[in-house]
Amino acid sequence: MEFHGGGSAGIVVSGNNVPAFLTNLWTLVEDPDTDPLICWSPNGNSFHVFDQGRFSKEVLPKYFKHNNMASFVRQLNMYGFRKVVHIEQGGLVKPEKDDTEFQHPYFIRGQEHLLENIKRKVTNVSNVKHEELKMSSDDVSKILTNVQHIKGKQETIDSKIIAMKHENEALWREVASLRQKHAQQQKVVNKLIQFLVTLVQSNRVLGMKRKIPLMLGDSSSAHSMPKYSRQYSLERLQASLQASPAISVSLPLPTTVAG
Amino acid sequence: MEFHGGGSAGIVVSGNNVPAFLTNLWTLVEDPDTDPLICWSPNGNSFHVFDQGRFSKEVLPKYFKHNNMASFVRQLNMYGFRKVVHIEQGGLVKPEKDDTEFQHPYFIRGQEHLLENIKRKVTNVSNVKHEELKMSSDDVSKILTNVQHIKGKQETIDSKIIAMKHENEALWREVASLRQKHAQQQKVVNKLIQFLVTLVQSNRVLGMKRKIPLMLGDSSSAHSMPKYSRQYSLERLQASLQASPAISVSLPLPTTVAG
DNA sequence: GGAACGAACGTTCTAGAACCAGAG
DNA sequence: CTCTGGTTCTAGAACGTTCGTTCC
Repeated sequence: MEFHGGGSAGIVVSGNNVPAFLTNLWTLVEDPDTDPLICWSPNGNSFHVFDQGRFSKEVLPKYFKHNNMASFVRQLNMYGFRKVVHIEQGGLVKPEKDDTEFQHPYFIRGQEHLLENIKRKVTNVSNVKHEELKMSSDDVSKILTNVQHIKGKQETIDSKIIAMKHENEALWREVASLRQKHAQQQKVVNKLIQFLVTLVQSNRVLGMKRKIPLMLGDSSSAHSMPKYSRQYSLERLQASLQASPAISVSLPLPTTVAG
Repeated sequence: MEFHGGGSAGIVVSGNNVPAFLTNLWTLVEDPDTDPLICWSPNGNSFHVFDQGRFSKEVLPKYFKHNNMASFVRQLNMYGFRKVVHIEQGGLVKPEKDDTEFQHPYFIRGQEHLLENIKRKVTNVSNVKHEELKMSSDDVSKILTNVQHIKGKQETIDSKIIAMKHENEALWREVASLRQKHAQQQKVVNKLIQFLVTLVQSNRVLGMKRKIPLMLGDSSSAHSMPKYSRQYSLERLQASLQASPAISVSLPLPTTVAG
């Protein structure tokens, strides 16, 4: 901590991030030899440049690699300096006075350590920013087109969903109807069987001992129901019919779809 | 057609769209009195400015409302003039030569009528362009967010569609199964009736004249099938069973949904 | 005639962009 | 080589000025 930046002369060590332009500018403004062309303003908050022609030709080359006032001003702006605009006082000020004043909040006479706070404006990696902006303005329409396309797909899908929903509802109704019919059929079958049993019992009571064949295998349905194509006893038939499983297929609950 | 723009002096009438800057510049370059500070290049395709300090202080105020070289250059650029860059020939050219050269394809010595083709670059009505660009870059994120949102909805809808598709397939399978069971049941019923008919005919053949009651109305199913709770003749039963309608509910075709 | 308005041009200050140069 | 700062030319942006048009 030997160099704590207190002095205005000597080497600045700690955080020597100050670019050459700022140190050169500071030296330039401080130098008494150049005061006729560039010097601090009386209050030390800004500096003046007199006679840009002489300044650019005589002073700038000593501190920079050019002799153009425009380049000097460009650098000042790059570092955040602003030109101090003077109000024209009519004819009170002689119009030939070539006086330009620049100012920066951290460029103060006697406060050289503040130079560290002056930052060069970052060039937005021209390619990136420009291309991004160009892409933005150029591709906004593309994005919107894509969004429109997606919306169209959404609508198509919506109609498909509605169709499927209706189909689903019809299917559920069909399933319910079929189940009901199946139950009714089953009851009819049961009653038929019960009637048959009663009939057979009545025949037995009447002394009929003759065995009655079950002629379930006629020619019209032999090919479609081969397992019933043989002759069965009445008891076997009854057992076979009642053993038919109840309709209970596992089904998901009806899906709810927003219309 | 008295004034056909051929002369280099006098009033230009037809299409006097040439801004003051261009006519002033032309006069300035043509004027022999200012040749030491501004003049045509030897081939007449460009002009030179020597000693910017003297030029800006002595010449510019005579033709414009300022004495700043920067403003003059800005106007040149606004009208499409380009600076002609000179290749530095090492020490062969004296470095102190203050020589600036500008060129425009329609600023040619002796071709004053071409000035009409020099157009000032339009200022993009700063507000509009800037706001549009800002809107673009600001709203791109919004659009992208919306797109993401839509994508999320798409995925949700996709899963719903898949669920509905599976449900639909299960329903179709169920319907097919139920129809098959119904058909089988119907065949069974038909065969039972056929058997009954055969049985009754056998009984008749055997001389049994006693009328056999149809006891289809037992206590266990009387409440669920009231229309069968009375006694029917065998013929009536058969007709009733065969009159049960075939399962033919109008259903849409299975919906095809992309997975 | 003249007041109000708008469009194009003019002036000024600042920033963009391309290119260069030197340090790490 | 890459990265940061420097130099140069051009453009952006804000504001002023001029001039023609319109409406009273």
